[in-house]
Amino acid sequence: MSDKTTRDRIIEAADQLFYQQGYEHTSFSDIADAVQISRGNFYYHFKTKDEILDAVINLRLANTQKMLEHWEIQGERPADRIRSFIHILLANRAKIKRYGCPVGTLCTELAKLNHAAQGEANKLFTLFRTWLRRQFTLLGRKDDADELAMHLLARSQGIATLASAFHDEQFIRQEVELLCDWLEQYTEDDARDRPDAVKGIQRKGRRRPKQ
Amino acid sequence: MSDKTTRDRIIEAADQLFYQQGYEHTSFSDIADAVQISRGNFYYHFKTKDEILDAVINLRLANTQKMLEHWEIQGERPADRIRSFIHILLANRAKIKRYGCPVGTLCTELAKLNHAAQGEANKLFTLFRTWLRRQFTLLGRKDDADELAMHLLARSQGIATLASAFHDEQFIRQEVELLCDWLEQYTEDDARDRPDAVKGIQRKGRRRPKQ
DNA sequence: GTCTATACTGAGATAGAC
DNA sequence: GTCTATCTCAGTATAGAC
Repeated sequence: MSDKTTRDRIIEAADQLFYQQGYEHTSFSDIADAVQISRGNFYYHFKTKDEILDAVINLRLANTQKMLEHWEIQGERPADRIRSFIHILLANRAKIKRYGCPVGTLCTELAKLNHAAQGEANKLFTLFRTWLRRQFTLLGRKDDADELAMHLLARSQGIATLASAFHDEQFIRQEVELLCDWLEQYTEDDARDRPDAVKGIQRKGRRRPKQ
Repeated sequence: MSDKTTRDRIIEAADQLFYQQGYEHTSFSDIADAVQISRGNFYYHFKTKDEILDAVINLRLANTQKMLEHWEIQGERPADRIRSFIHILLANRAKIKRYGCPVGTLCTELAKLNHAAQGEANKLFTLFRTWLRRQFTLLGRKDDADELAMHLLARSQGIATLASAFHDEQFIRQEVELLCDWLEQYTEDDARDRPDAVKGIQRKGRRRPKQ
Protein backbone atom coordinates (compact mmCIF):
# COMPACT_ATOMS: atom_id res chain seq x y z
CA MET A 1 0.00 0.00 0.00
CA SER A 2 1.18 3.44 -0.80
CA ASP A 3 -0.45 5.09 2.21
CA LYS A 4 1.53 2.88 4.51
CA THR A 5 4.54 5.07 4.07
CA THR A 6 2.74 8.23 5.12
CA ARG A 7 1.10 6.50 8.03
CA ASP A 8 4.39 5.09 9.21
CA ARG A 9 6.07 8.44 8.83
CA ILE A 10 3.36 9.97 11.01
CA ILE A 11 3.83 7.32 13.67
CA GLU A 12 7.58 7.72 13.69
CA ALA A 13 7.35 11.50 13.89
CA ALA A 14 4.81 11.24 16.71
CA ASP A 15 7.06 8.76 18.48
CA GLN A 16 9.93 11.23 18.44
CA LEU A 17 7.80 14.22 19.42
CA PHE A 18 5.99 12.41 22.22
CA TYR A 19 9.38 11.49 23.61
CA GLN A 20 10.93 14.92 23.27
CA GLN A 21 7.96 17.16 24.13
CA GLY A 22 5.58 14.86 25.92
CA TYR A 23 2.27 13.51 24.64
CA GLU A 24 -0.02 16.31 25.75
CA HIS A 25 2.30 19.09 24.70
CA THR A 26 2.57 17.70 21.17
CA SER A 27 -0.15 19.05 18.87
CA PHE A 28 -1.47 17.73 15.57
CA SER A 29 0.24 20.66 13.90
CA ASP A 30 3.58 19.66 15.39
CA ILE A 31 3.29 16.19 13.92
CA ALA A 32 1.88 17.41 10.61
CA ASP A 33 4.73 19.91 10.29
CA ALA A 34 7.31 17.24 11.03
CA VAL A 35 5.89 14.93 8.35
CA GLN A 36 5.32 17.82 5.95
CA ILE A 37 1.65 17.14 5.38
CA SER A 38 -1.38 19.29 5.96
CA ARG A 39 -3.44 18.94 9.08
CA GLY A 40 -6.44 17.93 7.02
CA ASN A 41 -4.61 15.05 5.43
CA PHE A 42 -3.63 14.03 8.89
CA TYR A 43 -7.17 13.05 9.77
CA TYR A 44 -7.31 10.64 6.92
CA HIS A 45 -4.83 8.48 8.78
CA PHE A 46 -5.80 9.08 12.38
CA LYS A 47 -9.15 10.22 13.65
CA THR A 48 -8.05 11.19 17.15
CA LYS A 49 -4.91 11.86 19.11
CA ASP A 50 -5.52 8.74 21.15
CA GLU A 51 -5.31 6.66 18.00
CA ILE A 52 -1.87 8.02 17.27
CA LEU A 53 -0.81 7.29 20.82
CA ASP A 54 -1.93 3.69 20.46
CA ALA A 55 0.00 3.36 17.23
CA VAL A 56 3.10 4.86 18.82
CA ILE A 57 2.90 2.50 21.79
CA ASN A 58 2.49 -0.46 19.45
CA LEU A 59 5.52 0.67 17.47
CA ARG A 60 7.54 0.92 20.65
CA LEU A 61 6.35 -2.47 21.82
CA ALA A 62 7.40 -4.04 18.52
CA ASN A 63 10.78 -2.32 18.55
CA THR A 64 11.41 -3.29 22.16
CA GLN A 65 10.47 -6.89 21.42
CA LYS A 66 12.94 -6.95 18.54
CA MET A 67 15.66 -5.47 20.72
CA LEU A 68 15.12 -8.02 23.47
CA GLU A 69 15.19 -10.87 20.97
CA HIS A 70 18.40 -9.50 19.56
CA TRP A 71 20.00 -9.37 23.00
CA GLU A 72 18.81 -12.91 23.62
CA ILE A 73 20.56 -14.17 20.51
CA GLN A 74 23.62 -12.00 20.82
CA GLY A 75 24.33 -12.62 24.50
CA GLU A 76 25.54 -16.11 25.21
CA ARG A 77 25.08 -16.06 28.96
CA PRO A 78 22.13 -14.51 30.82
CA ALA A 79 24.52 -12.14 32.59
CA ASP A 80 25.71 -10.82 29.23
CA ARG A 81 22.11 -10.21 28.22
CA ILE A 82 21.34 -8.34 31.42
CA ARG A 83 24.44 -6.28 30.82
CA SER A 84 23.02 -5.40 27.39
CA PHE A 85 20.02 -4.00 29.20
CA ILE A 86 22.15 -2.01 31.62
CA HIS A 87 24.22 -0.61 28.79
CA ILE A 88 21.35 1.03 26.95
CA LEU A 89 21.68 3.68 29.65
CA LEU A 90 25.15 4.38 28.29
CA ALA A 91 24.24 4.04 24.63
CA ASN A 92 21.34 6.47 24.99
CA ARG A 93 22.92 8.71 27.60
CA ALA A 94 22.72 11.89 25.53
CA LYS A 95 19.01 11.50 24.91
CA ILE A 96 18.33 10.35 28.45
CA LYS A 97 20.10 13.40 29.78
CA ARG A 98 17.88 15.58 27.64
CA TYR A 99 14.52 13.79 27.67
CA GLY A 100 14.69 11.04 30.29
CA CYS A 101 13.65 7.45 29.67
CA PRO A 102 11.09 7.09 26.86
CA VAL A 103 9.19 4.39 28.72
CA GLY A 104 9.25 5.94 32.17
CA THR A 105 8.33 9.45 31.12
CA LEU A 106 5.44 8.27 28.96
CA CYS A 107 3.98 6.06 31.68
CA THR A 108 4.37 8.83 34.23
CA GLU A 109 2.64 11.35 32.00
CA LEU A 110 -0.25 9.04 31.14
CA ALA A 111 -0.68 8.18 34.82
CA LYS A 112 -1.15 11.88 35.67
CA LEU A 113 -3.58 12.37 32.82
CA ASN A 114 -5.32 9.20 33.96
CA HIS A 115 -5.30 8.33 30.28
CA ALA A 116 -7.02 5.26 28.90
CA ALA A 117 -3.79 4.10 27.25
CA GLN A 118 -2.00 3.77 30.60
CA GLY A 119 -2.35 0.02 30.52
CA GLU A 120 -0.94 -0.24 27.02
CA ALA A 121 2.03 1.94 27.88
CA ASN A 122 2.77 -0.10 30.98
CA LYS A 123 3.12 -3.15 28.74
CA LEU A 124 6.45 -1.64 27.73
CA PHE A 125 7.61 -1.98 31.32
CA THR A 126 6.13 -5.45 31.54
CA LEU A 127 8.04 -6.49 28.43
CA PHE A 128 11.33 -5.59 30.10
CA ARG A 129 10.23 -7.01 33.41
CA THR A 130 9.32 -10.40 31.97
CA TRP A 131 12.46 -10.59 29.90
CA LEU A 132 14.72 -9.66 32.82
CA ARG A 133 12.88 -12.08 35.06
CA ARG A 134 13.65 -14.87 32.62
CA GLN A 135 17.31 -13.94 32.53
CA PHE A 136 17.56 -13.96 36.32
CA THR A 137 15.76 -17.28 36.41
CA LEU A 138 18.34 -18.65 34.00
CA LEU A 139 20.96 -17.31 36.40
CA GLY A 140 19.52 -19.67 38.98
CA ARG A 141 17.56 -17.05 40.94
CA LYS A 142 14.13 -18.46 40.28
CA ASP A 143 12.87 -17.59 43.76
CA ASP A 144 13.51 -13.89 43.52
CA ALA A 145 13.87 -13.38 39.77
CA ASP A 146 10.95 -10.98 39.65
CA GLU A 147 12.22 -8.93 42.60
CA LEU A 148 15.60 -8.65 40.92
CA ALA A 149 14.03 -7.67 37.61
CA MET A 150 11.95 -4.96 39.29
CA HIS A 151 14.95 -3.78 41.29
CA LEU A 152 17.01 -3.38 38.14
CA LEU A 153 14.17 -1.62 36.32
CA ALA A 154 13.72 0.78 39.21
CA ARG A 155 17.43 1.55 39.40
CA SER A 156 17.45 2.32 35.67
CA GLN A 157 14.45 4.60 35.99
CA GLY A 158 15.99 6.49 38.87
CA ILE A 159 19.24 6.96 36.99
CA ALA A 160 17.38 8.36 33.98
CA THR A 161 15.30 10.73 36.12
CA LEU A 162 18.25 12.22 37.96
CA ALA A 163 20.52 12.35 34.92
CA SER A 164 17.81 14.34 33.21
CA ALA A 165 17.14 16.68 36.15
CA PHE A 166 20.81 17.42 36.77
CA HIS A 167 21.83 17.21 33.10
CA ASP A 168 24.59 14.89 34.17
CA GLU A 169 25.88 12.18 31.84
CA GLN A 170 28.75 11.32 34.16
CA PHE A 171 26.22 10.25 36.76
CA ILE A 172 24.92 7.67 34.29
CA ARG A 173 28.40 6.19 33.87
CA GLN A 174 28.91 6.13 37.60
CA GLU A 175 25.64 4.33 38.30
CA VAL A 176 26.02 1.92 35.39
CA GLU A 177 29.26 0.79 36.96
CA LEU A 178 27.46 0.24 40.27
CA LEU A 179 24.79 -1.77 38.47
CA CYS A 180 27.41 -3.96 36.84
CA ASP A 181 29.04 -4.52 40.23
CA TRP A 182 25.62 -5.39 41.62
CA LEU A 183 25.00 -7.85 38.80
CA GLU A 184 28.28 -9.64 39.47
CA GLN A 185 27.04 -11.13 42.72
CA TYR A 186 24.40 -13.03 40.77
CA THR A 187 26.80 -14.32 38.15
CA GLU A 188 27.65 -17.67 39.60
CA ASP A 189 30.67 -18.41 37.42
CA ASP A 190 32.20 -15.02 38.02
CA ALA A 191 31.45 -15.35 41.71
CA ARG A 192 33.37 -18.59 41.94
CA ASP A 193 36.41 -17.01 40.28
CA ARG A 194 36.26 -13.77 42.25
CA PRO A 195 34.62 -14.42 45.62
CA ASP A 196 35.27 -10.86 46.84
CA ALA A 197 33.03 -9.49 44.13
CA VAL A 198 30.02 -10.62 46.15
CA LYS A 199 30.92 -8.35 49.03
CA GLY A 200 28.80 -5.39 48.18
CA ILE A 201 27.19 -3.18 45.65
CA GLN A 202 29.54 -0.33 46.35
CA ARG A 203 33.17 -0.84 47.19
CA LYS A 204 34.03 1.20 50.21
CA GLY A 205 36.27 4.19 49.79
CA ARG A 206 36.08 4.03 46.05
CA ARG A 207 36.53 7.30 44.24
CA ARG A 208 36.90 7.85 40.56
CA PRO A 209 38.05 11.24 39.25
CA LYS A 210 35.52 13.22 37.25
CA GLN A 211 36.34 13.07 33.61
CA MET B 1 -3.20 41.07 55.11
CA SER B 2 -6.59 39.77 54.22
CA ASP B 3 -5.67 38.76 50.66
CA LYS B 4 -2.95 36.52 51.96
CA THR B 5 -5.47 33.86 52.76
CA THR B 6 -6.90 33.67 49.27
CA ARG B 7 -3.48 33.77 47.69
CA ASP B 8 -2.26 30.98 49.91
CA ARG B 9 -5.34 28.94 49.20
CA ILE B 10 -4.68 29.32 45.49
CA ILE B 11 -1.08 28.21 45.89
CA GLU B 12 -2.05 25.21 47.97
CA ALA B 13 -4.75 24.15 45.53
CA ALA B 14 -2.36 24.58 42.62
CA ASP B 15 0.23 22.56 44.51
CA GLN B 16 -2.18 19.66 44.86
CA LEU B 17 -3.47 19.86 41.31
CA PHE B 18 -0.02 20.15 39.74
CA TYR B 19 0.93 17.03 41.65
CA GLN B 20 -2.17 15.07 40.80
CA GLN B 21 -2.81 16.18 37.21
CA GLY B 22 0.48 17.64 36.10
CA TYR B 23 1.30 21.30 35.52
CA GLU B 24 0.27 21.60 31.88
CA HIS B 25 -2.92 19.62 32.30
CA THR B 26 -4.11 21.86 35.13
CA SER B 27 -6.07 24.86 33.89
CA PHE B 28 -6.88 28.16 35.56
CA SER B 29 -10.46 26.98 35.82
CA ASP B 30 -9.38 23.85 37.67
CA ILE B 31 -7.60 25.91 40.29
CA ALA B 32 -10.32 28.54 40.47
CA ASP B 33 -12.95 25.83 40.95
CA ALA B 34 -10.92 24.19 43.70
CA VAL B 35 -10.57 27.49 45.57
CA GLN B 36 -14.15 28.47 44.82
CA ILE B 37 -13.33 31.79 43.22
CA SER B 38 -14.02 33.12 39.75
CA ARG B 39 -11.39 33.04 37.04
CA GLY B 40 -11.43 36.84 36.92
CA ASN B 41 -10.58 37.12 40.58
CA PHE B 42 -7.83 34.67 39.94
CA TYR B 43 -5.94 37.12 37.79
CA TYR B 44 -5.92 39.61 40.60
CA HIS B 45 -3.54 37.31 42.45
CA PHE B 46 -1.52 35.80 39.60
CA LYS B 47 -0.99 37.33 36.20
CA THR B 48 0.29 34.20 34.45
CA LYS B 49 0.42 30.48 34.96
CA ASP B 50 4.19 30.66 35.31
CA GLU B 51 3.75 32.92 38.33
CA ILE B 52 1.64 30.29 40.05
CA LEU B 53 4.22 27.66 39.23
CA ASP B 54 6.93 29.78 40.81
CA ALA B 55 4.83 30.25 43.92
CA VAL B 56 4.14 26.53 44.12
CA ILE B 57 7.81 25.66 43.77
CA ASN B 58 8.69 28.18 46.48
CA LEU B 59 6.06 26.68 48.76
CA ARG B 60 7.48 23.23 48.16
CA LEU B 61 11.01 24.46 48.75
CA ALA B 62 9.98 26.00 52.06
CA ASN B 63 8.09 22.90 53.17
CA THR B 64 10.96 20.63 52.19
CA GLN B 65 13.42 22.82 54.07
CA LYS B 66 11.24 22.61 57.15
CA MET B 67 10.97 18.84 56.85
CA LEU B 68 14.73 18.42 56.51
CA GLU B 69 15.34 20.64 59.53
CA HIS B 70 12.85 18.60 61.48
CA TRP B 71 14.61 15.37 60.57
CA GLU B 72 17.89 16.94 61.53
CA ILE B 73 16.62 17.77 65.01
CA GLN B 74 14.61 14.62 65.48
CA GLY B 75 17.25 12.15 64.35
CA GLU B 76 20.16 11.83 66.72
CA ARG B 77 22.54 10.01 64.41
CA PRO B 78 23.01 10.74 60.69
CA ALA B 79 21.89 7.20 59.87
CA ASP B 80 18.58 7.85 61.64
CA ARG B 81 18.11 10.99 59.59
CA ILE B 82 18.82 9.21 56.33
CA ARG B 83 16.33 6.58 57.40
CA SER B 84 13.77 9.36 57.83
CA PHE B 85 14.35 10.21 54.20
CA ILE B 86 13.97 6.63 53.08
CA HIS B 87 10.79 6.25 55.07
CA ILE B 88 8.89 9.02 53.31
CA LEU B 89 8.48 6.45 50.57
CA LEU B 90 6.48 4.37 53.03
CA ALA B 91 4.63 7.26 54.61
CA ASN B 92 3.51 8.57 51.21
CA ARG B 93 3.14 5.21 49.51
CA ALA B 94 -0.55 5.62 48.66
CA LYS B 95 0.03 8.94 46.91
CA ILE B 96 3.22 7.75 45.27
CA LYS B 97 1.42 4.73 43.90
CA ARG B 98 -1.19 7.04 42.40
CA TYR B 99 0.80 10.11 41.33
CA GLY B 100 4.49 9.26 41.63
CA CYS B 101 7.04 11.46 43.39
CA PRO B 102 6.01 15.14 43.49
CA VAL B 103 9.56 16.31 42.89
CA GLY B 104 10.51 13.83 40.21
CA THR B 105 7.34 14.12 38.16
CA LEU B 106 7.41 17.92 38.20
CA CYS B 107 11.06 18.10 37.13
CA THR B 108 10.45 15.52 34.41
CA GLU B 109 7.46 17.41 33.07
CA LEU B 110 9.19 20.77 33.06
CA ALA B 111 12.21 19.24 31.35
CA LYS B 112 10.01 18.04 28.48
CA LEU B 113 8.29 21.39 28.20
CA ASN B 114 11.73 22.98 28.34
CA HIS B 115 10.09 25.33 30.81
CA ALA B 116 11.89 28.34 32.25
CA ALA B 117 11.18 27.17 35.80
CA GLN B 118 13.19 23.96 35.32
CA GLY B 119 16.07 25.37 37.31
CA GLU B 120 13.83 26.37 40.19
CA ALA B 121 12.18 22.98 40.32
CA ASN B 122 15.54 21.23 40.30
CA LYS B 123 16.41 23.14 43.47
CA LEU B 124 14.04 20.73 45.20
CA PHE B 125 16.31 17.88 44.20
CA THR B 126 19.36 19.90 45.17
CA LEU B 127 17.90 20.53 48.60
CA PHE B 128 17.65 16.79 49.25
CA ARG B 129 21.00 16.13 47.62
CA THR B 130 22.85 18.66 49.75
CA TRP B 131 21.14 17.50 52.93
CA LEU B 132 21.86 13.83 52.23
CA ARG B 133 25.43 14.65 51.31
CA ARG B 134 25.91 16.28 54.69
CA GLN B 135 24.49 13.26 56.47
CA PHE B 136 26.82 10.90 54.62
CA THR B 137 29.73 13.20 55.37
CA LEU B 138 28.82 13.00 59.05
CA LEU B 139 28.83 9.24 58.62
CA GLY B 140 32.49 9.55 57.71
CA ARG B 141 32.06 9.14 53.94
CA LYS B 142 33.33 12.54 52.98
CA ASP B 143 35.05 11.27 49.82
CA ASP B 144 31.93 9.83 48.22
CA ALA B 145 29.17 11.56 50.16
CA ASP B 146 27.77 13.17 47.02
CA GLU B 147 27.82 9.91 45.06
CA LEU B 148 25.98 8.21 47.90
CA ALA B 149 23.44 11.02 48.11
CA MET B 150 22.78 10.85 44.37
CA HIS B 151 22.59 7.07 44.49
CA LEU B 152 19.98 7.19 47.20
CA LEU B 153 18.00 9.89 45.40
CA ALA B 154 18.04 7.87 42.20
CA ARG B 155 16.92 4.70 43.98
CA SER B 156 14.00 6.60 45.52
CA GLN B 157 12.99 8.04 42.17
CA GLY B 158 13.06 4.66 40.49
CA ILE B 159 10.97 3.13 43.24
CA ALA B 160 8.35 5.86 42.89
CA THR B 161 8.24 5.53 39.10
CA LEU B 162 7.72 1.77 39.09
CA ALA B 163 5.34 1.75 42.04
CA SER B 164 3.22 4.22 40.12
CA ALA B 165 3.39 2.37 36.79
CA PHE B 166 2.56 -1.00 38.31
CA HIS B 167 0.25 0.40 41.01
CA ASP B 168 2.22 -1.65 43.50
CA GLU B 169 2.60 -0.52 47.10
CA GLN B 170 4.18 -3.77 48.14
CA PHE B 171 7.08 -3.04 45.81
CA ILE B 172 7.74 0.13 47.80
CA ARG B 173 8.00 -1.84 51.05
CA GLN B 174 10.27 -4.36 49.42
CA GLU B 175 12.65 -1.75 48.05
CA VAL B 176 12.63 0.34 51.21
CA GLU B 177 13.91 -2.69 53.05
CA LEU B 178 16.69 -3.08 50.49
CA LEU B 179 17.57 0.58 50.93
CA CYS B 180 17.77 0.17 54.70
CA ASP B 181 20.03 -2.86 54.21
CA TRP B 182 22.15 -0.80 51.86
CA LEU B 183 22.38 2.01 54.40
CA GLU B 184 23.60 -0.34 57.10
CA GLN B 185 26.97 -0.83 55.46
CA TYR B 186 27.67 2.86 55.93
CA THR B 187 26.60 2.95 59.55
CA GLU B 188 29.92 2.55 61.29
CA ASP B 189 28.59 1.74 64.75
CA ASP B 190 26.17 -0.85 63.44
CA ALA B 191 28.85 -2.24 61.20
CA ARG B 192 31.15 -2.85 64.16
CA ASP B 193 28.44 -4.74 65.97
CA ARG B 194 27.30 -6.75 62.98
CA PRO B 195 30.22 -7.16 60.57
CA ASP B 196 28.18 -9.36 58.21
CA ALA B 197 25.87 -6.46 57.50
CA VAL B 198 28.56 -4.97 55.27
CA LYS B 199 28.50 -7.93 52.95
CA GLY B 200 26.11 -6.68 50.39
CA ILE B 201 23.10 -4.70 49.45
CA GLN B 202 21.06 -7.81 48.90
CA ARG B 203 21.49 -10.91 50.96
CA LYS B 204 21.65 -13.92 48.74
CA GLY B 205 18.79 -16.36 48.79
CA ARG B 206 16.67 -14.03 50.81
CA ARG B 207 12.99 -14.41 50.26
CA ARG B 208 10.24 -12.73 52.17
CA PRO B 209 6.66 -13.94 51.84
CA LYS B 210 4.23 -11.49 50.31
CA GLN B 211 2.15 -9.95 52.99
C1' DG C 1 -5.16 9.92 -1.10
C1' DT C 2 -4.29 14.71 -0.42
C1' DC C 3 -5.66 19.28 0.18
C1' DT C 4 -8.45 23.75 1.82
C1' DA C 5 -11.82 25.68 4.51
C1' DT C 6 -14.09 25.86 8.50
C1' DA C 7 -16.53 24.71 12.99
C1' DC C 8 -16.09 23.92 17.81
C1' DT C 9 -13.92 23.92 22.11
C1' DG C 10 -11.34 25.33 26.05
C1' DA C 11 -7.43 27.69 27.67
C1' DG C 12 -4.90 31.97 28.84
C1' DA C 13 -5.56 36.63 29.50
C1' DT C 14 -7.79 41.61 29.87
C1' DA C 15 -11.20 45.36 30.96
C1' DG C 16 -14.05 47.23 33.72
C1' DA C 17 -18.38 47.08 36.85
C1' DC C 18 -19.41 46.41 41.67
C1' DG D 1 -10.90 42.17 46.45
C1' DT D 2 -14.26 39.92 43.72
C1' DC D 3 -17.11 39.47 39.94
C1' DT D 4 -18.97 39.18 34.71
C1' DA D 5 -18.14 39.79 30.09
C1' DT D 6 -15.24 39.41 26.50
C1' DC D 7 -11.08 38.73 23.55
C1' DT D 8 -7.54 35.95 21.34
C1' DC D 9 -5.51 31.96 20.14
C1' DA D 10 -4.33 27.14 19.64
C1' DG D 11 -5.86 22.56 19.45
C1' DT D 12 -9.09 19.00 17.94
C1' DA D 13 -12.03 17.63 14.63
C1' DT D 14 -15.20 17.56 10.29
C1' DA D 15 -16.80 18.36 5.46
C1' DG D 16 -16.05 18.37 1.18
C1' DA D 17 -13.32 19.99 -3.17
C1' DC D 18 -9.78 18.18 -6.12
